[in-house]
Amino acid sequence: MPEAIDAIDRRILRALQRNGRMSNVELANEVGLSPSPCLRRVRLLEESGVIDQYVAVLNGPRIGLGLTVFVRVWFKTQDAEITQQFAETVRKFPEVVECYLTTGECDAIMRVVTADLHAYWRFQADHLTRIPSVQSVKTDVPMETIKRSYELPLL
Amino acid sequence: MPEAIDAIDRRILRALQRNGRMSNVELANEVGLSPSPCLRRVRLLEESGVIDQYVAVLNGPRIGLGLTVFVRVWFKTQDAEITQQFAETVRKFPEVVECYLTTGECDAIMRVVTADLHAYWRFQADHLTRIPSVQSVKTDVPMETIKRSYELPLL
DNA sequence: GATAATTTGGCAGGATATGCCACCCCTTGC
DNA sequence: GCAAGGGGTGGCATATCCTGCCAAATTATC
Repeated sequence: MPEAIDAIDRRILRALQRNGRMSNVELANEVGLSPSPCLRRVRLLEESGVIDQYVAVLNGPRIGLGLTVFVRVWFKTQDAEITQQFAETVRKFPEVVECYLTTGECDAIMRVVTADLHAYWRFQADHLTRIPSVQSVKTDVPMETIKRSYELPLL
Repeated sequence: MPEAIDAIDRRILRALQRNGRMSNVELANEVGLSPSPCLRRVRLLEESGVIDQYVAVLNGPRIGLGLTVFVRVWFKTQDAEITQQFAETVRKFPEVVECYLTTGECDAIMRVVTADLHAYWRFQADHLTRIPSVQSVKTDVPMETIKRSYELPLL
């Protein structure tokens, strides 16, 4: 039921990943189609869930959110109930921009965005480590961005 | 030069983070402004760099890119030249969606997107560990997504 | 090679974006 | 307290764009 994605669809996706507010006529020119079928393809990609959403990407430092931290989390136990409770709590923290459960060395990974190290420290001390299921955490702090892309490696 | 961001700007940013393709009239209604001043504020936010770009967020699994892996990298040496070479190489890999230099336990963190574990393994064996500056890597594989947001914690 | 299904392109009506100008509000200076 | 100035807002006119419909073309199927 998910229609096959052909070369034109890939061109559309590539273009919209770079500029999600592109007008349909501009997009149609770029992919070599007239506006009508181009728009129809975009709508199909949206409705079929290939395109999840469109978002504006903000410049963190420009709005006082200069620090991103990657946090690895270890749980006290791995049973489902404790994990569920952790998930629900984490989802409510706006500072936690991403969070995944992992198997392997640690139990969860998350990305936290705050104003600065002090703000992060407060978040960790006041909220993160107070979640009952959390045993310990380790943080990795990016010092310099080498690459930050929102384009998936199509093809 | 960076104009202050007031409450209306924050409302605009919040809305555009959730739906970057919102029409200007819809956005104006949501923030309580008429279309004209609303559009001008959006343009200012774009030109001043508060809004970096607009992107379409794709559903990875739907296009055959079901695996995201977090990789921690250790360098052989930390001198600037080696690091620079690492950065330039990594920027060319489309699978590497994000990459940061860190200080602390490891030397770099990256997020890699591939079709599956096998594809990741090929990437690691054929490309990543062949970068001269790379001494070793450790991977954390998300098994379940608890949260994935594109909204920065404004305010 | 003919038919059917899918996709494309063009067109018309409606909605939206854009640029301009007058008005309002708030501040500044007297 | 009052007048002048500046920034922000709202409304309007034009141009552009989106949207749905139908015919034509392309592709697939038999």
